[in-house]
Amino acid sequence: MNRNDSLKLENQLCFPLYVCSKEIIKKYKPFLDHLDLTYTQYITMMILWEQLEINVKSLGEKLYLDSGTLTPLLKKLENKGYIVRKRDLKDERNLIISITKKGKSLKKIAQTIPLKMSQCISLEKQDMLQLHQLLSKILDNIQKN
Amino acid sequence: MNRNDSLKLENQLCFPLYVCSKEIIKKYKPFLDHLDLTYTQYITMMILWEQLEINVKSLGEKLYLDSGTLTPLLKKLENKGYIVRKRDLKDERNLIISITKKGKSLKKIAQTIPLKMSQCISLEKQDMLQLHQLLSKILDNIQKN
DNA sequence: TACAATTAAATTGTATACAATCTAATTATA
DNA sequence: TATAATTAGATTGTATACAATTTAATTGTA
Repeated sequence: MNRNDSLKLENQLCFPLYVCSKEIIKKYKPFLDHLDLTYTQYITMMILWEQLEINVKSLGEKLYLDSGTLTPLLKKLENKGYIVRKRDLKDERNLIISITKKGKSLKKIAQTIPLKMSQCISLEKQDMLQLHQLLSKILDNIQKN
Repeated sequence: MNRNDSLKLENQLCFPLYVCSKEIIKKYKPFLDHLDLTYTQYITMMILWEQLEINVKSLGEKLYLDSGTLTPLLKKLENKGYIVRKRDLKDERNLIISITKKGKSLKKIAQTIPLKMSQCISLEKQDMLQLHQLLSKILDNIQKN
């Protein structure tokens, strides 16, 4: 690459990542609207569909989000009746998030979403695998450097 | 993939994209702080370092952002003295953004950023190329489907 | 040429994100 | 054991994002 091209948008790595991420999240919207979930709320529910209960710290580690983002988001999910927030009696610093029956009931509809999204993205299986590998390589590297 | 695993976070494509994008943008911060720019302001300036002048609509098409995001962002860049906003006299609906001398002067420092970032991401040239290809393939596909 | 349709930005409202700080609970240690 | 240090969430402040609506300018057309 010509030295003078280093600042051109098309030569950046982050920009296409940023755009793809945003544009894919927009495509989720019509599906998630049926569940009354935003994308961030959806990935939160994905954790809870797996393990039913988790504290805010562990949730934040899994989602790469901090309490500044999660606190208001979890309050919204509680208002919708999808989760319950309660303090850990063993250590009152911890807030335990647990999924409700109503929250669990969303899972069945949610299970139809990944297929629809993968049709929308329509990448070959081989490309999918490659992309996953590249992204986890990047995530490893930036956490080291 | 087992049908029951379709909702597991690690099996999603969007989630690692979303996380990588966010985590890389965080890594930009210490470099961009020297320029008093956020990441979104930085990619806006990248356009202007190339072409000096552009209206909001074209800018939005290049950045995949709408006026709801750009209007306040551009006002901030104007307050910093990096750009000027003025109406197009030929068609008053258009707002023309032009870079100032102060805005241009940032480019020299900015040119040191891509190298530092690529060291931080530290991906082989071959992997970089592959990732670029995969991401533009995805972007093409989601804009069709 | 009036007026309907279109277009470009701006505005409004909602929902993230995240840095920095604060608060309360727990743990470590002098 | 009193207190310093640490930890987990909550809060505050700033900056995106984006859907939906509004406003003002321009264009198309009956």
